[in-house]
Amino acid sequence: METLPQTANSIREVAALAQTSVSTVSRVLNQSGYVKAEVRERIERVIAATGFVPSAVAKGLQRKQSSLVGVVIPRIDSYSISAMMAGISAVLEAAGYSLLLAHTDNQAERELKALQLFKEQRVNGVLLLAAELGEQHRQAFAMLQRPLVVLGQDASDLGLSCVLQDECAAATALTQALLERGHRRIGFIGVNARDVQVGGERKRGYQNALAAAGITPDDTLMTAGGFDFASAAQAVDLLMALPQRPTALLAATDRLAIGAISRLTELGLRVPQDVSVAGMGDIDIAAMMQPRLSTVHYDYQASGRQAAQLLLDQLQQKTATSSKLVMPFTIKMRDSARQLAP
Amino acid sequence: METLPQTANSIREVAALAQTSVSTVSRVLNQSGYVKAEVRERIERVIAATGFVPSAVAKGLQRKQSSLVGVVIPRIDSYSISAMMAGISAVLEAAGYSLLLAHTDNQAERELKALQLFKEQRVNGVLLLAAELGEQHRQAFAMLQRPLVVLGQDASDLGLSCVLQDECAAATALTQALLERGHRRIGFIGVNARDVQVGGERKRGYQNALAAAGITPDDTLMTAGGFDFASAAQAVDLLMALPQRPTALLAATDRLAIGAISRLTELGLRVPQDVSVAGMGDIDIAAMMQPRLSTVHYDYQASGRQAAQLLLDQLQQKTATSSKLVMPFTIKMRDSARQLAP
DNA sequence: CTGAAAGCGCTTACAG
DNA sequence: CTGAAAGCGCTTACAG
Repeated sequence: METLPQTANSIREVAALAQTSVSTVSRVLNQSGYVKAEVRERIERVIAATGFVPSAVAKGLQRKQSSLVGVVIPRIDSYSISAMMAGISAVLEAAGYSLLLAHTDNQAERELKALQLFKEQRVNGVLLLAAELGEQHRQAFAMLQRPLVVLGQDASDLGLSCVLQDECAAATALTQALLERGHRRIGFIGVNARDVQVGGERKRGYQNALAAAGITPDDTLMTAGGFDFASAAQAVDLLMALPQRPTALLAATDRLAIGAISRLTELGLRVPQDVSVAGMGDIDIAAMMQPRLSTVHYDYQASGRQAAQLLLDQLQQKTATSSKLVMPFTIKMRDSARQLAP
Repeated sequence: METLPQTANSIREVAALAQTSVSTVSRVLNQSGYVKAEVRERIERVIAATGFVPSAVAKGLQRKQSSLVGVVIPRIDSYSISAMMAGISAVLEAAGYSLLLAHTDNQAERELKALQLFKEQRVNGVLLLAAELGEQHRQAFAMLQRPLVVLGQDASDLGLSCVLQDECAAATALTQALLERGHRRIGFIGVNARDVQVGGERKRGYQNALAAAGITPDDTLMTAGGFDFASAAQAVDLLMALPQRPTALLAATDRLAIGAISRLTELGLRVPQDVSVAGMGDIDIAAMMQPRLSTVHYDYQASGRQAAQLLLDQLQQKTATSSKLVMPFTIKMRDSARQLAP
């Protein structure tokens, strides 16, 4: 006849209930070493009855293995970032890691604090989805002393593994597609270049395409602002007030393109009849909008998976060298950009 | 003359370097108790020189306080969920908690595993963004033994705190707005009712409005499917093939509404001239689309903040009773729904 | 096959 | 104001 215990909060209590030692309980919990079937059963019965769940905290302290990966994101409510997160979590959770999430709201200061927190929590590795990379980051990385993979920015010069999009080439290809459709005056709605990839590289790609086509660059045709709809509207107002209006607009992101189309519509201009518009990123509704948005497609989820895999490789010591992975892209010309009449 | 130590991995090493005891180092680290200024300075110098970061793992083991909150989400790449996450993380991080994230991809099985993992990690509380709540959940909640707040579903009958939208009233109000514009045959593009809030309540609200207007319900006018664009297209095909076509379509989500508009356009039908369309949720680009989408606005970020606050209250024992918070909504009639000619 | 013991890196009474 | 000691809940050689 057995008494039914309500709960057990430690391996020691389980051992007492099962009339054995903590070592043996630990063995059945970890399936390591041999345990007589009879004893094993007794222990398992106690665990089932008490609903005992071993402490990963104590285990981590001993093994110096937290099974935690820290992920730093500038903001969560962004299409590209949540898509990357989906890829990251799929790979990491499948590998037995849990995600510690830090949201920095684009403040470098909070980014550094997050890294500190991660170190306190003794995470095994860190994934940084970065919008900008500065000198402060270099210092923070040095003190981290853990495998780190950067997603979205080029960190190879810091000796770090990173995964990024082929921004410059993509922007070039997209601009060329516009040029092929007869557009010569193409406005560029960009973002601040402190974000090297989105702000810098996308603009560089646009400029390269123009240069290759023998078009002299016109600075009045290029704006730089934020990622919000208001910035897009402002850019449109600026570009459309130009004495020589652009016939096409290339926005650095799909959101900016959507904001631009909205503003153009308010101004009484039709897309694509009066102005062609293209974005970058191919957010899920880009193909569903009216007009369907021309853009460049990135596989953000795959990028997240790759970054997570790179981190796993480092965690499992499979690789010592840091690698830079540049993801491919696909141009999607849809209805928002049209062929200009000759 | 001092030697410069490279690194310190424990309070004990710091103590040795500063020629004092671990207790004293612990005191300066936690700013608890008095420490002679001279000794404090010595310790602080060692910490700065070694870049020592105390282990939250060891601290947590002792204090039985992990400063971790587990967040379970069905999927990350959804507008409403990432908006809620933004609110959650703002409140929780400000309160000194870190977020442990588990992504379940809508699989109940993974949801339960996540809860188990959270318990292993000894999280202080859990936030569950739920799409469905079943019998398995009830059991998992029982074994959790920690404060838990449910976001997005009604869990008050389980004795749990929850935050949800006023789905039924919102759907009623939106349907009424359509009725006021002269629409009598309104198609409903719904989702599976296992999701009580989005699948059940939104449909119930729609039906209530019709009943109040004295319109006999027509089952052929109501579809139920997934959240994806394909489901929306299918629903449109079905509804537009009806002998008596609806003049307006109410979709349970903005995404479905966008998918519906896309399909209607493919079929050569104009929105809103031929068919009016409304969605629910007011995703960020709803007001930017062409036509601007009529919908109901929820403050998802505020919902996340509220849920986090409710959890904090429980963590700080401020409240013992569980509460059910129903968030307000705003109807946004824009261009995608028009007044029917009399 | 099993148990006693040391130790992971902290905190916290308790003496002094 | 400071230090020795016990203990948080595990794991892991080491004996037996």
